[in-house]
Amino acid sequence: MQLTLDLDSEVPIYQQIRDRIVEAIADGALAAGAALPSTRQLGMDLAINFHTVNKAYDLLRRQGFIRINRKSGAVVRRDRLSGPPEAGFADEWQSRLRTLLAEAVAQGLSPQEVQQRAGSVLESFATPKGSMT
Amino acid sequence: MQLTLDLDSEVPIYQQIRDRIVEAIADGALAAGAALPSTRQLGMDLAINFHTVNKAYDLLRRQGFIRINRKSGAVVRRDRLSGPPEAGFADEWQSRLRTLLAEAVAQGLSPQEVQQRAGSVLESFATPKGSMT
DNA sequence: GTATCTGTTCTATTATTTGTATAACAGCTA
DNA sequence: TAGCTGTTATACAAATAATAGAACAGATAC
Repeated sequence: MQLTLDLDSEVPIYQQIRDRIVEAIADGALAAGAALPSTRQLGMDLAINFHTVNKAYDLLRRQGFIRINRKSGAVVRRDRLSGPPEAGFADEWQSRLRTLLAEAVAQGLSPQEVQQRAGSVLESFATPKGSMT
Repeated sequence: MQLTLDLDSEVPIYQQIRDRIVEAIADGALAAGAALPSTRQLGMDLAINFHTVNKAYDLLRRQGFIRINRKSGAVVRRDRLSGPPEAGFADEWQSRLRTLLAEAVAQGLSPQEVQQRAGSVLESFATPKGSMT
């Protein structure tokens, strides 16, 4: 679970943890069913408070990325990468996509380069990564 | 300057203003050189404090989207949509793009659909909109 | 000139968020 | 039994978000 975060970033730590784990899921580094470290363990590894990790996990759970049981701990949901997304997700997501793409276009990136970069990222998700069972 | 914001959103008001204006620039609704309303005027229209609008404008200025003079007020930069983006922008932007695309893929959207939605958004930017001179 | 609008800056207050900290309880497991 | 775990509760300091009032200076309109 090599997970790097930037303590000087304006992005909250719990948000960074969430983002890195979501990327690891899309990546294939965290396969469906894979177990996440315990909040106390990950807090130790990252040298941060375990409540901050707990907040990130709770966010991932509320957004449907993981399941948390008292037994098995935090586990990547099995019915995610296969089935369709939650209702209403796609629309809300696309509006955020619109904002992000607008930023690049308004900064002078050509639509062609934007599309190419998006394709490059998606390609990096498609190529399977080493999973951590 | 029809600009809708959601006061119940978790996204700060000043950030929403920034986002909507960036989208209007990418959109073509705000052409290069176009003048933005004064902070007091926009604050009146949106029924919010003008300091909040000022914060949004200051953010747009620091990110290079607009120029602010005491004479002409806030104006969309002319040397943006033509020239290349600021140094180091593309890399930082792509890492944010990676996070956003990962979210969609991890939620179950196929890479094909993601790419199609990105294309759809970029297409909406390409088709010229009515500008507000 | 006077009045008005503007950007800019300063201070202040309230509410919320962020991160840390300590403690406790209950369930599982070696 | 002992240890690890998820979970919940409370507390605190720091930063952020939004509002508010006031003041100054430059530009514009009458």
